[in-house]
Amino acid sequence: MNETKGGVDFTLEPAELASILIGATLLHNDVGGVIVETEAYDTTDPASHSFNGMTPRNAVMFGPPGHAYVYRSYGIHWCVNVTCGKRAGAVLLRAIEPSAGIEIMRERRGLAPLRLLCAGPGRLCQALAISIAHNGADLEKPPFAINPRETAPDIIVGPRIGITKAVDQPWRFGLKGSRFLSKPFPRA
DNA sequence: CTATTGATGTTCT
DNA sequence: GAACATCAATAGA
Repeated sequence: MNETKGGVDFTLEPAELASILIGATLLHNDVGGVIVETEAYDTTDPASHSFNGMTPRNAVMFGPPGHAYVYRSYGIHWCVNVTCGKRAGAVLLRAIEPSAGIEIMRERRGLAPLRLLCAGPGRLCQALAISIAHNGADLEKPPFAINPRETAPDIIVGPRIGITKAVDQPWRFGLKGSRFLSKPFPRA
């Protein structure tokens, strides 16, 4: 509704928010860029961390929308979600197109080529210095900011990556033609 | 380009 | 003890 004044409506359900976030700008301490890839995780989705109810790890998902749910992936990486919807929904941020603080991100990522700076949930968190310390943080307040897109881009949809349940659900969203995706989308 | 595999630590059963 | 919303390096086409 009121998509005025630099606000994204985080009460939208995950699939809708995931689509709307494509083209929005994510910043952490003025470092970041344009979101080009997301995935939706609904509370009714067996692949969602919230599917089996609240645990210490996923408690943030059951809190207010618009906050960061950060978890450790494969023991090595961080992944960040935006909580959303009426109950325990989330949108996984998978890739951004670097536009602000590129030199800082390049140092954090160890001289990675521009195209791979933020192409993937683990890489994105490393480049933006997001960690468990930010779990539960309000993404609408400093040091974070999410600015809505101004015009709707062409969006491509496909199955999600790296999951073993509900693998056929088309809940991965990407900016069509972007060179900064974590993986190509199947042909459309 | 695709496919495969090892590294790594936390969470949950 | 098993599973895991990943990455980087490697080999091959």
